[in-house]
Amino acid sequence: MADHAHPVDADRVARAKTRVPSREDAVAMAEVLTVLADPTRARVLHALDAVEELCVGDLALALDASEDAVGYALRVLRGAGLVTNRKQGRVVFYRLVAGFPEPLREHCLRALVDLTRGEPAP
Amino acid sequence: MADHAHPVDADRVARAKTRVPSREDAVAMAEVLTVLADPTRARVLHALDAVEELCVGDLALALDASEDAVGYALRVLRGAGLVTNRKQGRVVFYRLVAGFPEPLREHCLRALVDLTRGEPAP
DNA sequence: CCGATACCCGTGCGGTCGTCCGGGTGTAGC
DNA sequence: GCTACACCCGGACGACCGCACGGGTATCGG
Repeated sequence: MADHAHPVDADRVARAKTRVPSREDAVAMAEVLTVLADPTRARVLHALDAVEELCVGDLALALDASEDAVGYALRVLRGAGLVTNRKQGRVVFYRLVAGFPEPLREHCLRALVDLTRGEPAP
Repeated sequence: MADHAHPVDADRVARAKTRVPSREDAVAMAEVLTVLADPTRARVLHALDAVEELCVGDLALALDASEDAVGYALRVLRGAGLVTNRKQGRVVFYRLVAGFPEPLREHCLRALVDLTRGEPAP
């Protein structure tokens, strides 16, 4: 793969090799992050984190987004196992899954908001 | 946008509206996450987090990836302001930017690895 | 000074993602 | 039963992304 035959710093390369996650793990990680890396999905998660249960229509109202966009976002989130739906009559209520990964809620939702607000990144 | 005229639970909608990040903030957040949501870029960041300085060729060796792929990843990371390059002779060394967001390093890198390992997500 | 090295950059292609549109399913009210 | 409603689903379109390729630049060894 790599073109040059002589590593510049073999020691560091070896050390890095042992600490870098495998490609499969990296792919799995990327899949999780990809789910969060979408404005609609992220806002859906924030809304559900705030009020813990909402139906599709109300969710669209709260986000000021089309019902289709919200529906698709919920489908993806459900596929990733992050939300559950409860059907009451003809209305479907969504909420964060019971064992919603705390690190995600804590950091990737809350902390990341402050991050994007506070640091323009030079 | 929303099709139905009558919110099912107006109170919750109102509460959610105040807590959901604005669309611009959500987009900014998504952009940051999108940078991390790629196997190659994530592994590059991990490698640099481990040994703090590597040239492009050695990085390709450590990740067992093509030099082009690594070069592109570094280009994107540099564009996002997450890595810096130091040119010494004809070799270019990369490292995490000085004020690398600690939340990212702490959680989105380290914690997320454990998360993807430990939970298959039902 | 000349060739090789290490890397950058612009371009193009295949694949994937997000959204919109039409039609369908099941429920509630008359 | 029949209409209206809330939502789901499939396909289709447009946009974007990641990577490979070719050509270019600066540097070192001889």
